[in-house]
Amino acid sequence: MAKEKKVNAITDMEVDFAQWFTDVCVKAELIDYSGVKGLFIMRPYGYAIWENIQSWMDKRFKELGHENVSMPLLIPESLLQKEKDHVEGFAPECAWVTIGGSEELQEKLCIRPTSETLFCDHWSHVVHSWRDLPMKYNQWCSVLRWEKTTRPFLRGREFLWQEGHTLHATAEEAIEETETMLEVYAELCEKVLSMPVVRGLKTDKEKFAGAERTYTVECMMHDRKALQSGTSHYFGDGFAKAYGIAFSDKNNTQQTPHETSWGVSTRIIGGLIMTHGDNNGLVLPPEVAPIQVVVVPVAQHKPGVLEKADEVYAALKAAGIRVKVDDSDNSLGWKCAQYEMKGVPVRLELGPRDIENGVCVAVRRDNFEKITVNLDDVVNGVKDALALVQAGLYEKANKNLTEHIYEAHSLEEAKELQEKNGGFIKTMWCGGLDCEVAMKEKAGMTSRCIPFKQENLGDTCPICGKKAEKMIYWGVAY
RNA sequence: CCGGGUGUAGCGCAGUUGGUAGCGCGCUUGGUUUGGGACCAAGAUGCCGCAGGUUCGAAUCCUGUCACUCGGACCA
Repeated sequence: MAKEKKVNAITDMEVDFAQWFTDVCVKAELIDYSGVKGLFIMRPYGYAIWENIQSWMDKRFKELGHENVSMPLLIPESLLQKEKDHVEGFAPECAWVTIGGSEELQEKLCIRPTSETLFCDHWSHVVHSWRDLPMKYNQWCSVLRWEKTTRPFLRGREFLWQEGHTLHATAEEAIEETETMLEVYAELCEKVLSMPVVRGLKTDKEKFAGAERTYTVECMMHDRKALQSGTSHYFGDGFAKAYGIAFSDKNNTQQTPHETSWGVSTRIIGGLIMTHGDNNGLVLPPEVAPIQVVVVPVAQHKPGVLEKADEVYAALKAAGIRVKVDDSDNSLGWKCAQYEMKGVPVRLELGPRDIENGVCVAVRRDNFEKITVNLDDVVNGVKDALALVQAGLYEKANKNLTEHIYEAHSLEEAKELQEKNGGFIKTMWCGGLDCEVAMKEKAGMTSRCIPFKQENLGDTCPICGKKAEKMIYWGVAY
């Protein structure tokens, strides 16, 4: 009974949020460290979460007409350098291959930090006519960026992601694609991951290297810091021109196509942990939980208990629910704690007394509420419980988001609000880089996004006093 | 990259003035248990992060390096 055992304990998030996060990652068996800094092993339980996210996105991408491809891992230096802003943005964090076998290479090869240049080069070969457009490609891969500070999921040197790349005849069509894919990401966050988002546009300072516009969905973590959870970029025709992509239109005149890219990485799992997790460990939304329901037999040595547990298992499995029975000889308490730590959304307790009464007890991971479920109708009872958890998590996260958006009318006020409460601070903004820099230097905040849902909080920029253009959200970001 | 902390069994840690390593938990086997982290018994497990150096002898002293971690800077 005494909690002497620190073995499986997780640091409370109020005590040390960063340590809590690391504890959850390790103790819930999501990751392990490898011998190379910033390169993490995703263990089966962690990878299964990614696979669930992946399969939802992959299906959605294909519904929208995208095709999967596989691009090379290495980018010749000369190819990377064709677009000036892009190379300037990425060069500081590139890793290079300089030796092949025992020979020094004539031209060094960059391990892809992102694949815009590869897609562009390829398209410059295969795109000739308006009939070839649009090109709607996606690839699932890992990329490498030589980050200085690394953390599981949130910032790895290598990370898994999908990168979508599309090419369109017109700017309008490309912009529409960019916005559509942003909405797909918002849907992923809100419907699948129960993570409410703020949709918006990045400022010029924060946009992707080489992009004309960067759209973002921003989430708020438990510690009220922001996490950019998905982005979508409109490139205009800059890359296409730099890489010599052109097509003949219907009038047989040469045109330059317009390009987009968009990506979501395993970082979003870090977001999932920091949005829903609690001091007992991970909390997973049912949509992506590798195990949605764990059946815990109570007094399992008594006749009929395990048999009943297996029956329930079979029924749930047949209904397409990801279910597991834990018939190990660990104690009940151990099992409860274990599956709480692993974030299983619903625990079904099934003991002799329950069986006698023709029921079992479903326990929600999000609020520990116990729901009595009839064994006759266990599938529907469990489905209801899962839906409640999925919705309950969204509500809780949405409360955290909406309650921590504050309005400020001066830089000092913004700074105070951030220091006191964290969260997003909304202000008007003149659109100037100087004001963004001032906010960073004086208040430690970066611009998160210019939300699509604009409000008028005043006429002037609270930082410089000039005429305000837009309302903007500020915050401390991961 | 700058600054602080840490590397000893799977995990958490102890290890004195330098003499070749210990505890708790976990793990394995057998048995008893099971409505919130059970108990008894018997076992197994060490490149003391890595590489040099000093020494008759290094977990211990010195140098370097790698990794983890916290803070800062930087960073879609």
